[in-house]
Amino acid sequence: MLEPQIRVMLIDDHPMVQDGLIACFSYYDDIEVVARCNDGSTALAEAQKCRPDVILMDISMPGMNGIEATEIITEQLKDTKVLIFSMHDNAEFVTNAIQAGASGYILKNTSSTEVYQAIKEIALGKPYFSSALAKVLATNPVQHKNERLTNREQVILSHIARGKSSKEVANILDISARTVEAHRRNIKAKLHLDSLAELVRYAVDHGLIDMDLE
Amino acid sequence: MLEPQIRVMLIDDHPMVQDGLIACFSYYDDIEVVARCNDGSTALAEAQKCRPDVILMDISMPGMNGIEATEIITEQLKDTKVLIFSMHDNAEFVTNAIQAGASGYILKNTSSTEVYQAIKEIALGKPYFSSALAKVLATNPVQHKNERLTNREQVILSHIARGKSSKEVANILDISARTVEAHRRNIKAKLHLDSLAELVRYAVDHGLIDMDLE
DNA sequence: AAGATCTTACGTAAAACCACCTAATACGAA
DNA sequence: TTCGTATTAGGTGGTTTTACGTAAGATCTT
Repeated sequence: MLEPQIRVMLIDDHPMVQDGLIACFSYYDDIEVVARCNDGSTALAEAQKCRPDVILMDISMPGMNGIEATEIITEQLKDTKVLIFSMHDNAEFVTNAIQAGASGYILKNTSSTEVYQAIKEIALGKPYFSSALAKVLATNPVQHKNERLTNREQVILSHIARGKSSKEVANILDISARTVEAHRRNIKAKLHLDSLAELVRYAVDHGLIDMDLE
Repeated sequence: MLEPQIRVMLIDDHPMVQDGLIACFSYYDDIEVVARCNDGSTALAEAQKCRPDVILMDISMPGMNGIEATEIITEQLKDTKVLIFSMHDNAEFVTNAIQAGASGYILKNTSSTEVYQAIKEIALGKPYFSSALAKVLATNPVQHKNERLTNREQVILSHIARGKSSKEVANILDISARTVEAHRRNIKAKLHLDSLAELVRYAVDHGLIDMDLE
């Protein structure tokens, strides 16, 4: 039969995952893998060349991550849809992906058939999200705009997550320790986190730490 | 040709990775995949039944992790070799894997052909380690024995990194809060870390917090 | 059997953090 | 201009962590 093929591009830093996807797609006539990439930055150039219909995009990759790459690609290539293919089921990751312009989000521990289904839906211009995400998004409601951290709060949090005490942060930033404590409180309130440990994990998960060397 | 087949078992919680491995192995006559598992605990029973020659084992999985599973399997099945297949290139992970009885350690971002090579070597009773690991192991010297955490310390640390206070951990484990504090001090001394934040980051980096559900 | 390590636990006092509260200044948006 | 938010800062008081100690029983190693 002569179905129009969906031209798919894979961006994932694990060759084995790519191989798995390709093996999965080989069963279907209507999907053609036109490009493979291992990181976000080379993916940009490659996507410009290939103009795929759908990009299967990993998030955590060396160099430019999948969210950033999605942001740029969806801006530049209006006809290319991005389907995030990640192992992270954070509500933040999903909302970030949506804001970056992704058309869908599936988890890596879903079955091959669901990946195929998702690509078909995405290619038709519909959104697609793993059913497993529904629960996460339901219990962990989408973060409101006013719940995002300000620049100052991010700076404070990055120091805290690096192990600095409130007093130390105060010295570094040349402000009062009480101010740092106030920021700390606001950050925890905004993020609905109780403990320092959760703050640190938030900082790690959201890239507030691995900035430079350290 | 009639080469003796290597009976391989896959343990990985990402179906797509498994599919990729199977697709990869389909090119080779001398490898047969006899079992697939998604987590450590069911893998134990399955390995008992199948008695595979080589087990390709992921580390981070829901429930029992790959290191623990390796420890038990290599103890029970003397003829079964375990090849760790992980995305973590920490020196600690590698040394832990070796101590748990693993015969090799390859990274998930290595090529299909290298996975095949590794399995062949392992099946012959030789060790195999990703060349990419050599650099890590060289620059990041192996941690001394007295600097590694005991089981109990790992449990304590995982709770702490999840945001529990010493008192809460004490209640959970049904021990005195003073004991938890003592462990906490010992952990920090062993790892040369000063702050709670650094403890949390250590826990995150070393997979003591199973990201999965929570 | 002897020694090392692990796990358990307590005392005390300083330091840090937390949870309430209030509030001034600045700056951009409605 | 008024309103909201960001950033700054202080008071008070309670909880938690930390840094010193010490030490007994269990378990593993040699």
